[in-house]
Amino acid sequence: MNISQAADASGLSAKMIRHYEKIGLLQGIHRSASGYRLYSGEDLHRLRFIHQARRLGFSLEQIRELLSLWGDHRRSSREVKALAMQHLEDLDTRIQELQAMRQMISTLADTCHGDDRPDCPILDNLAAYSTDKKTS
Amino acid sequence: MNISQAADASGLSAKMIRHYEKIGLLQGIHRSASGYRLYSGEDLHRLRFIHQARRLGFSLEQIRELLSLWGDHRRSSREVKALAMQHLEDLDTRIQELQAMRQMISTLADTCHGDDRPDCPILDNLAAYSTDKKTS
DNA sequence: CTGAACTTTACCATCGTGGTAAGGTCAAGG
DNA sequence: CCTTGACCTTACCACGATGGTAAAGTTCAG
Repeated sequence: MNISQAADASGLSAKMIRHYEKIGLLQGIHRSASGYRLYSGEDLHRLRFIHQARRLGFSLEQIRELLSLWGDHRRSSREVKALAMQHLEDLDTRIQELQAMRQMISTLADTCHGDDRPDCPILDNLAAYSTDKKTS
Repeated sequence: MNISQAADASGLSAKMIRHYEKIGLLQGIHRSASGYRLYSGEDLHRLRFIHQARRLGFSLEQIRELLSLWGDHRRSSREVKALAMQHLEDLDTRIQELQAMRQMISTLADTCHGDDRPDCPILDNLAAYSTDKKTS
């Protein structure tokens, strides 16, 4: 199976598959006599694993660990869960940061009438906060 | 005022202040005879505006527009609000993506006992999803 | 045999930020 | 006056994940 088929079948792009191999996420990919990469069912399974982990927001470094744990049948589920819990915390942090922004923008937008008049609490607030050290 | 003081007073790093100038976010920054950047109260105000806008998650391109609108006293508040609403939508999209990830990770982690035993639904699911085309 | 559709590698770009290196400047104190 | 340390300057390289492009080789069907 060539890289395009592997890409289609895994949901990843050929570009990224090559990249994952270069950074060592994928190893031992076979080549044809002319140098084309050839993907086995096993390889495809790993590609799909990577795709799914990316969809869940794991970083490539985390995926490297997940793949290693996946391949090690003697590892404890504790290790895997710890990795997942760390990612969960990271997600929560990012979500909270974004929600704080969202809240602020929303409040500001609510107070802006948004018509032809030039006065705008949104800009006023960006400028006002900028002179109030305690809030920055 | 030198760049370090401007950095301290604005909450930005000197590095970023230079960068913002290079990409044209800041213009007309004065220089001393020896080439040091000199910041006026006006400049500082703009720096703080930028800092606050960054804190609210606006991109540098959006900030470029916000600065332009801020400096144009004839612009309508509609324009500003439209920009804010666009950003609000972007935030909502990102929040929802992260929450979907969070939800999935959380569910998977809940079903993983996380002890010395090796079997782990988290990895099983990453691997299982990877063979289920309909969910990817 | 030709042409289209693949593949390969090697670069560059994005976005926002950090780091480093090599050099110039300034102010205080001996 | 000179040194020293703390500043400043520009010009690079790095991250993380992905996209793009270009130049060259390969495969396959007509």
